[in-house]
Amino acid sequence: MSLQTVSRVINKELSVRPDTTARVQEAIDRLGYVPSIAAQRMGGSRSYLIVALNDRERTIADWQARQGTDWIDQMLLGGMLTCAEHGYRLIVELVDTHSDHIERELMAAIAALQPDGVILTPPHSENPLIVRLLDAQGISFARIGSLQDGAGFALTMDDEHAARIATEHLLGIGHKRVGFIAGPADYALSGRRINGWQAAMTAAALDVHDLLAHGDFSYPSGCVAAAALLDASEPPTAIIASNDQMALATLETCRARGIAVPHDLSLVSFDNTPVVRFTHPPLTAIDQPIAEVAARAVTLIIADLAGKEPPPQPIIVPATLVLRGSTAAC
Amino acid sequence: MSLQTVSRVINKELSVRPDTTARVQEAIDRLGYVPSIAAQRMGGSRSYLIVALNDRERTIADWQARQGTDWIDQMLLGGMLTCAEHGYRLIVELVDTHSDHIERELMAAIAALQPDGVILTPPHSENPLIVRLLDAQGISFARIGSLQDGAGFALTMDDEHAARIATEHLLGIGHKRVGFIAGPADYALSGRRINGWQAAMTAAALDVHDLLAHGDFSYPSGCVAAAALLDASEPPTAIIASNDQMALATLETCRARGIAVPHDLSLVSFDNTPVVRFTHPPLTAIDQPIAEVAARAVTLIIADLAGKEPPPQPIIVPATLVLRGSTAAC
DNA sequence: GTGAAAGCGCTAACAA
DNA sequence: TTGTTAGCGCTTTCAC
Repeated sequence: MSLQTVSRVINKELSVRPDTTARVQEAIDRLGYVPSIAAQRMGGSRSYLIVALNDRERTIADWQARQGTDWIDQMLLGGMLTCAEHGYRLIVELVDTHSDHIERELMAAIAALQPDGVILTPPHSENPLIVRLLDAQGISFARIGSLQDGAGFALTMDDEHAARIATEHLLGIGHKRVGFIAGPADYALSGRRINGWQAAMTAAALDVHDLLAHGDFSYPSGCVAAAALLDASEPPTAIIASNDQMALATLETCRARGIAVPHDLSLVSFDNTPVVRFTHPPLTAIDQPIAEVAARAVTLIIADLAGKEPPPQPIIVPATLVLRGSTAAC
Repeated sequence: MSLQTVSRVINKELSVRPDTTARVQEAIDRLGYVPSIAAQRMGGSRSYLIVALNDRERTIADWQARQGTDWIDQMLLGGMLTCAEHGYRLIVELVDTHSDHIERELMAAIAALQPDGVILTPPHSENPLIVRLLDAQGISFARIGSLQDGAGFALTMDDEHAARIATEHLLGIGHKRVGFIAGPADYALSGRRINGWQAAMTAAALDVHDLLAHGDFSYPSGCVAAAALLDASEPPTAIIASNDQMALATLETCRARGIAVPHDLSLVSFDNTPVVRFTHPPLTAIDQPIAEVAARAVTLIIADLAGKEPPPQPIIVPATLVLRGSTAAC
């Protein structure tokens, strides 16, 4: 029984007689043998590593702020567990979005780790430099939060739809002036959320004049944006914020001004991170199925590695609206 | 200029003439060359991988519950960034504490990844099976939340001290009957926190009869424990809960019974996860410097790998008390 | 101070 | 179906 036969059993090749497989497998189990992924990789096989690429600056800021943003946790929940089911491992890597050496950083990570796949998260998902590089390297990768087709698998939580259902919920309970606080322009999803809101407003024959403000996902920017909306000559009776921090900022701005939520103003948040259940009132929010999307991304990559045909794209895992106490009839 | 010289430069060996080093380095930078860690590992060098071992069940439960527990995030913040500074990578691994094949699981992870170091977190930190195995494998490892000496580096946030200062704070503002909700017995820190509370009470010549209840860190267990304390013939005027979920449960139990916090009952929490700032009132809490401890753990492991002398242990990074609105004079 | 040779644990390609 | 050979990209050891 040669070394090679063992290798074949481990790699589940079909060209081994069942009884040989059984004997080898028995020995493997008995000895608790597990192949070294470094050696497997060296032998020209997989590295069994998938890299999850996240924005360094924002991720670190979220961790330090300790505001309960659980994007990474949800990615790990969906991504890591799915990886484990297939004998893969997920490694979190942080790269600077705005650095002019993204290519360097990414190439370094790829050269060092030689991952079999990469998962891109916003705002990297539609970064042409990154997409081109990964494509050129022949690495299979998934783009979370992207609708563009092209190289890599596009997965989306359908931000436009999410913004639309949030808006429609508000319109449905009688609001006519629904304000919207957008996210930063370097996130493609920011534009899509604006579109969804605008589409719903337009479909209801409502004007959006003076109802759009821009933030950068930070709390302070949310304060500024909320103030801008509330200071308008004809202020909104409801506001949708593109993420929880800006929603929290809006809530606080209202509190400071004596505007009661939801009595005087309804508020809908995006992301549904843990804190929004603990505010007063708890916030109605768009819930992003991050774990599910990450799991799907891993599944797609592993299937691709196995030579399977990719499914039609983009893969859509729709966000849902969670109703809580921050919205009420106008 | 041979391949070997390049290897020497990469590994910062001293036996290379400065100008040769410079020439090689220049070429490396120009080409953006980065060595493959798989090949480095195969060559008999490091893997540049450090594994952070966490309890599977609890970690997944926390992720799914979406209650803002940011233990893993803080570990990544401290551990991953410190790793990155030294060219290492941190890989999160989940293993079942109560499984009878912990050894198998751990050995499999070690065989597959061949990490240079391992970071143990509660409740693994003092698991004799794991400690013995790691020691036998000659892997350098750190035990977070452990006071025992023995193999591996012990790091602690001094749970006893933390419980003591929490208790003393309450005693200092006039409380005499300070109840304590302990964590599960398989966490060594649970006992230490009890000790700290008891020590402070005893030092103040106060009785602890009927003032101790036990939970398992879960919300429901916190409800039961809080109820038990409040139902006592002589109920406490202040309660310290061993983690945030049990503190939240206590808060809710009080609310349901019409007990005003902090007017009728003062409440102190352990962990200081994000949600405790958003409750009403926000909770006074013991803050665990997890990021700092994780960073120290990584530093210790990497120094050990470099052959440096280990510092005296346990390494103590004290937790601190953050005052908020849930505590008031008796 | 630098180069050459051997080998790490595995797999792909080929031979039997 | 199984075994053999070569080589992945590095680092170690030893020679120069």
